[in-house]
Amino acid sequence: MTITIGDAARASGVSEKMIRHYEAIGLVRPARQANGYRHYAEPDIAVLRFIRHARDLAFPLEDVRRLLALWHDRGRASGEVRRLALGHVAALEAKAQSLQAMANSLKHLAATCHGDDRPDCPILDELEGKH
Amino acid sequence: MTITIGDAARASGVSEKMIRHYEAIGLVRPARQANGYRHYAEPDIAVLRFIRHARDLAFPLEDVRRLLALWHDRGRASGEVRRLALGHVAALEAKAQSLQAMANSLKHLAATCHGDDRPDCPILDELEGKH
DNA sequence: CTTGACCCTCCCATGATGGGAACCCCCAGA
DNA sequence: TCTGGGGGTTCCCATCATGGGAGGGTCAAG
Repeated sequence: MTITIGDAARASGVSEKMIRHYEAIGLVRPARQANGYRHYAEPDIAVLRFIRHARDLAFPLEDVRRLLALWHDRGRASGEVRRLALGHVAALEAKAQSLQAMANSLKHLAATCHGDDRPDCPILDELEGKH
Repeated sequence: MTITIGDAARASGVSEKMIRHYEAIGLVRPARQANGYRHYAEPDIAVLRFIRHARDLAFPLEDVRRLLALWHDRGRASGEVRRLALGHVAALEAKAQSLQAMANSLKHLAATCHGDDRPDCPILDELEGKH
């Protein structure tokens, strides 16, 4: 009946390793049994699921910490949550656009490279710095 | 006259720290002077610039290693370079799309959150796992 | 009493980068 | 000649989130 870390991992979709890590940085505080084993009650599992969902959206753990605090705070202002989320959206989009821009540059370069057995290659020329 | 690591850093746009790191992993092999100082000849600077350009396109250092080998190989087939580049393009685009997808999910959630002083918040509801 | 499936804590590695300590080298100015 | 300063050198540590693995404790079923 006692929910140990393995059960919690299966129930939450968070690896045991990560569950221990989240505890080490203070995101979750499971009780301990007499033998030293961690024990997870329902609210602990809910916290782990919350963390997983937030991580699925790539919130950094420090953001997750704030989100958890807001979640636990019955009287929080949803505006704060929204600001945090939109800040993260901005970061995600900036990163996505940066990556896509690099992909596009490289695609254009690759398009001008015949890509056969011949050695001449505009991709290497560009990396070398020829313009 | 002797080009030391500081000069190489300024000439290549790569930090001293990174220049030493690239040497540690075998991407560049500067000569050493009698006093132990590294000495960079023109080809070394060119390698550093090449690395920087590749890193600007977010090629992982292991890819950079292969690109350098191909670059040094006068008889390489441009097809190999092209394959490597297109593989990286695919990785970049996958990552970019993944990030953009997360941003979109979160934007939609944020759009349904009034974001005022009231506590109810669909963002937290979603993270909690209510459906 | 052994076996096997758990659990525990620690240490190490990833990838690319930076910070900083402790120490060496060299040159110019007092 | 001493000193200061601006190089250089190596080595260790931190980041961020995650996983691997060693070495050892716990417990129930056979």
